[in-house]
Formats: sequence, structure tokens, C-alpha cells
Amino acid sequence: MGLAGIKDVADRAGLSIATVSRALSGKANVSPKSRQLAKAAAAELGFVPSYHASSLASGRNHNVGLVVPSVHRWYFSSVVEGVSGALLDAGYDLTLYNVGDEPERRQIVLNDFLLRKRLDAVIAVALVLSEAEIQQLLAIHRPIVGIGGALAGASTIRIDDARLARTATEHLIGLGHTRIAHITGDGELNRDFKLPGIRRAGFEAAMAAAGHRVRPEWTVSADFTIQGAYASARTLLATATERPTAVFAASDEMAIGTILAARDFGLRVPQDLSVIGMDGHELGEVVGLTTINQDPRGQGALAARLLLETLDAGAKRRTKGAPPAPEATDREYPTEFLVRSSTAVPPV
Amino acid sequence: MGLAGIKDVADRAGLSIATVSRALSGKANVSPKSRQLAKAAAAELGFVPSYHASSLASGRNHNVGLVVPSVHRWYFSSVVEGVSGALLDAGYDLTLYNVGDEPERRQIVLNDFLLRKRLDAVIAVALVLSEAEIQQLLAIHRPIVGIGGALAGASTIRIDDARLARTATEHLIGLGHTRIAHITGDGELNRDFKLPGIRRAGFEAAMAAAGHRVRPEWTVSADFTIQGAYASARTLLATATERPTAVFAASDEMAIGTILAARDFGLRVPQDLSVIGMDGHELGEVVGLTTINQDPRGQGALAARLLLETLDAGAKRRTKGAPPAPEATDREYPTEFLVRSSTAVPPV
DNA sequence: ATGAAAGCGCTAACAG
DNA sequence: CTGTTAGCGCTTTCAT
Repeated sequence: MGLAGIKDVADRAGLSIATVSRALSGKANVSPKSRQLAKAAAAELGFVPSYHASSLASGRNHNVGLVVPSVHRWYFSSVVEGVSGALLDAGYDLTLYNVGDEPERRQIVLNDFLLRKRLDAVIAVALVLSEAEIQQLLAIHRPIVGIGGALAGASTIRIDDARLARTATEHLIGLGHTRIAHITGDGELNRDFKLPGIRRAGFEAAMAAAGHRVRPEWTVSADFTIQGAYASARTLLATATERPTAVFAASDEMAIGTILAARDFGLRVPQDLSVIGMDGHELGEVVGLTTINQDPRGQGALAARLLLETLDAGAKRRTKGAPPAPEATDREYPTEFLVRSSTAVPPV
Repeated sequence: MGLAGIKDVADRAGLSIATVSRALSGKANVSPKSRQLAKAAAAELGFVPSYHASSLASGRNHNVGLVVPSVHRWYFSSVVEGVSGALLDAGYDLTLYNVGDEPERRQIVLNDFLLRKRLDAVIAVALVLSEAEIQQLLAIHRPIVGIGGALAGASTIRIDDARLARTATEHLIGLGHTRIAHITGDGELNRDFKLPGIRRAGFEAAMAAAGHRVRPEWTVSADFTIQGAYASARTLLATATERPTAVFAASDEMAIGTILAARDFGLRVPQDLSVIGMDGHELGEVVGLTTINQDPRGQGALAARLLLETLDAGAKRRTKGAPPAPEATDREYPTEFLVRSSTAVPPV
């Protein structure tokens, strides 16, 4: 009990190591009877193959790396759940790299961890990688897929943030709003994470197209959390005169923070203030948030499935020179506009 | 470039493979000059060691497994962040097992994934493992540490949930409340996760000690999310007559859901209803939630550090029979009672 | 269909 | 201090 090698299984089954290996890994050229024998012996001994040995010998790791800025944020943990589920079902391990804010940590992960040949593939979420960094990864023959971020040369799954931000803003404009504020991301975040800028550009494009003025003092930034946006929104809404009639927050979390802040000032949503977000946070339901639902969990699951397909297809080619034809596809993931009760016509 | 083995480095440095191995892994018995040579050659070739080969040969994996019910929930993602940071700093990989609700998945993770000998240790969060399951893990000579859950025979880091729940309830009682409701966890959750029951017991003990009646209809359950508790709290607070004057929610998320529900009914917190939670969710600040702050991130980091120490100490003993003296310590992590503005004396 | 044998890339005694 | 020699536990040709 406890430790049992393939050798033990072979002995117990009265077969050779080679046959047991083939039998257990579902390969062809094994008689039904031998396969039975091998499986029985393995079960009896509680045999679990050493993945190190098997990886070393076969070149397949059954392990994919997932790089995220912070699992503590809603969007990323959603993606992680999606990726995790798909991987677990396929018998793959998931190695998580929670890189956080510090650039050094990002460097270490990119230059050391990811290159240790332990991973069959890597999924990078909302991470802006340089062409060189991507090449470095591709150089070790590992497919990469990006979620929610632009990865030149690698496959990506994403939504069209610019267009959707524009759509969200247009919803407000369509209701008759002209005095619209925007909550965007912090400068801090923009470094490796240019999404706030993209959504902001969408907002500004919609405003410009409608001929509405974007007031600089009505574009405030926060850290993409409820509490951060709450604080920013309080500042935004503090002055009763010259108050916007609507807010487009660059994320649902920030939209929710805004709604909480509005309530503090006695502002009714949507009668006094309309608020729209983006992403599809579960909490949006509770506060009746109008939003555009992207399904990060689904995106994660899709990314994992695509990767697994690629890996199954490419089988083994470890020593070979050519990358497993990444074929860099860029898919747009479907979204859903959810009109709930946080948006309405502006007050008269 | 791209692929370079230790052999290439040895050739380039004019040293033997063995010396290069020693030099690069910082071992003793290498002349400064040789070490320099080896490092230079490695750098020039962009050599990154294969962890499979190295693990297979040395028995050390530089990889710890982390098992959590759901990274999507605040508490768990906090722990993951803590563990991740400590591990990354130590050069360790983190393999994440997000087991979710399905018992089958839990089984698979426990019986297959964790036994694949890829892990040096495992951290299990809020997971109730049977003695047999723990023994199975210990049998493969891997230390286990549990966070927030009872693991017979393994080391654990946890808070005294029963006592703290009691303390929280007593805070309410001390303010003069007698009509106190409790929001506990779903039956669903109780299966592998008996924390709700423990906190509930603490609540009931405090009530009994004070001679207050625990009304069955005032103990409602939810799924430990804001939105779930919001729904449950709406039911609880719906009837204006016979309404509790205070609520002790078994988690901050549920306390926040309760506060949101209260607002919907026009109830002011704390004037009309006092609410107290437990855990230390960041969002608690925004709504002024009185709570008991446990620092899950810190707990995760601590668990990881303890494990790393054990691993460094035990060095190698792969083939040896005896476990690396787990010495099953059970530490209580410090907490902090945070009185904010969601609790006050009951309405007259 | 099966077994023998040759590694996968590195570490760890063991001699020098 | 350094090189030589065995493996770590599997997978995989290659014969049979």
C-alpha cells in the first residue's frame, strides 16, 4: 500500500512492464485479457503513475499553466473556475501563477516558472505580453492562449471591449442622458492591463458620436473593486450642483460601488442616477444592475478545451523543431446585454 | 536557443555535468570559478532545468497542491493569494484543485491527482477529510496542512469558529438585543464543510447562556454568497410584525446581503436592525459592517511558509519509510474584533 | 500482442 | 573540488 510502481503491477499481473504501460494508458495492441489483468493489478495495488517519470519519458505533462493578475478579483476567479473545471475533467493539473502587481514577480514567472518545461501550455488572462515574451514561450513549443488581452501571435479569446463600452454608453445616450460620467481604471492597473483604456475609448467615442461633452472631472478612476469605486463615486457625486445623470462604470464591481455611493447621498437609482456596468457580476442581480454580460467562466472553459484539443492533436513532437501549429486564432466570445433596473430616462 | 540541456551547459563551460548541476543548484563543493563558469554558460544558453528530470532524480518537486472548494468565493481566493505569494517567492509552483460541489470531483482529486507524486505537500482549505483520506496522503510521505477545517492527524491553521461566533452573538446581546436571527449555511454546504454548523452552535450557545430564545423561523440558511443571503434575508425580514432586531450572519458576505435586503425594506442599519458578520471581507468597510476579522490571506501565507520550512528541513527521504515527522500542530490564527457602524442598541 | 532494452534530463553517491 | 557511474519510473521503439 502507498507506494507501488509499474513494476509491481507488472509482477502481480504476470505481464511485462511495457504491456502494463500500454494497457493502463489505453493504448492499442493489448489483448482485452491483458488489459483486464493489468487494470485489476493496478487497482489492487492502488497504483498511481508517477507523472514525473511519465512526463520525462513521453514529453507530455498533463499540466497547463494559468497566469492571472489576481485570483481575488471577480473576473479572474471566474476564469480560473472555468479553466479548472475543464482541466480537471480531462485529468490535467492546473498550475496557477497569481502574478499580482509587482513587475518583478511577473518577470520571474515569465522567465523562470513558465519555462521549466513542466507545462504543456499556458493560458494568460488579461496580460499584456510583449512579442518577445510570447516568442519565448512559443520557442519552447508551448501553445499559449490569451483571454481578455491582446497577445500578438498567440490565440486569444476575448470580447470587443471598445465596441461593448460604446454600446453601453449608447444605451445611456439612447435614454436621453447627456451628462454622463465614467469610472475607469487606475493608472496602476493600466501598466499591464490596458483594458480600462480601451473601455474608456469606447465611452468617449460614443459620447463624441452623439455630440456630448466628456467632462474631465466626470471621468474618475478606481481600482476595479467595489470599495475602490465606492470611494471614487462618492467624490464624483459629492457636489449636488453639476452632477451627472448617469454613470458608465468600466466594470460591474465599480458600477455596484457607484450604486452604493449613490444611495449614501440619497440618490435613487435609476430615478436620480442611471448606472450601467460591464461584465456580468452575480451581485449585479441584487442591485438590479444593467450590464453587458460576458461569461468569464465560459471563456476560461473554452480556452482550456481549445488547448486540450490542440494538445491531443499535436500528440508528441517534443524534440521536433516546429511549434505545434498554434494557428493563432482570435475569437470573439458572445456577450449578452442585460437591461435591468439601474438605468432609465434622466430626471427632468 | 530555446532548448538547452545541462549537457550543453557543461560543454560550453568546459565542466562536467555533475559540476554544473551542483553549481547551478547552489550546492557546496564547487569552486567559485567553476560556479561562475557554469552560471555564465547557463545564462548564455538560456538554460532552464527540466523540473521533471530533476524531480525524478531528486525526489523534490518544488510544487505544492492547494485544494479549495471554490476560488470564486471571497474566503478561498484570499487564501489562494496568500499561499501563492509565499510559494512564488520560494520558487515553488502551486497546483490548484478547485474541487467545487460535485463529490465525484472531490474523489478524483483525492484519489488520483494528489497521489501522482507530483506534489511535495498539500494544503487543504475548509475541507473535511476522513481519517482514511488523510492517511492516504500521509502514506505517500507528503505533509498536509489544513486551513479552516479539522484534519485529524494533520497540521492545521484555523480560528476558533465556535468561540468567535459566540463572541459575535454576545456583542449583540451586550447591546441589549434579545430578538436575534441567524443566517447559516445551506445543507448543501454542510456536507464537506461543517463550518456553518460550528458557527451556528456558537450562536445558539450564546443565546442559551443569555437565556434568549432561538426562534427556528429566525434561523435561515443561504449559500454563503451576498446574493444568496440577500434572498434569504428578504424572506426573513418580509413580515413587519415579529421581526428580529439583530442578525448574526455566519459570514460577512451573508451579512452584507442582509444589509442590502434591509435597505430594500426601508430598515436603517443599525437603528432598526443591527447586523454582525464574520471574516473580514473588504466590502464590510463600505457598508460599515461590524465583524470579526480573520485574515485568510495571512493564513494562506503562513500555511505555505510552515510547509516550506518542513520541506527544507526534511530535505530528501523519498524512499525512506517514515513520514517527515509532520508533528501535527494545531495553531489558532489571531483574529480582530472590528466594531463599525452596523450594530447598535435595539430600537425601543 | 508482447517483452527487452534504450533512454527522457537530471541528481547523487562514489571514487578520484 | 571534480568527474564517473548509476539510476529516478516510466514510455517507446524494436524485435519477437
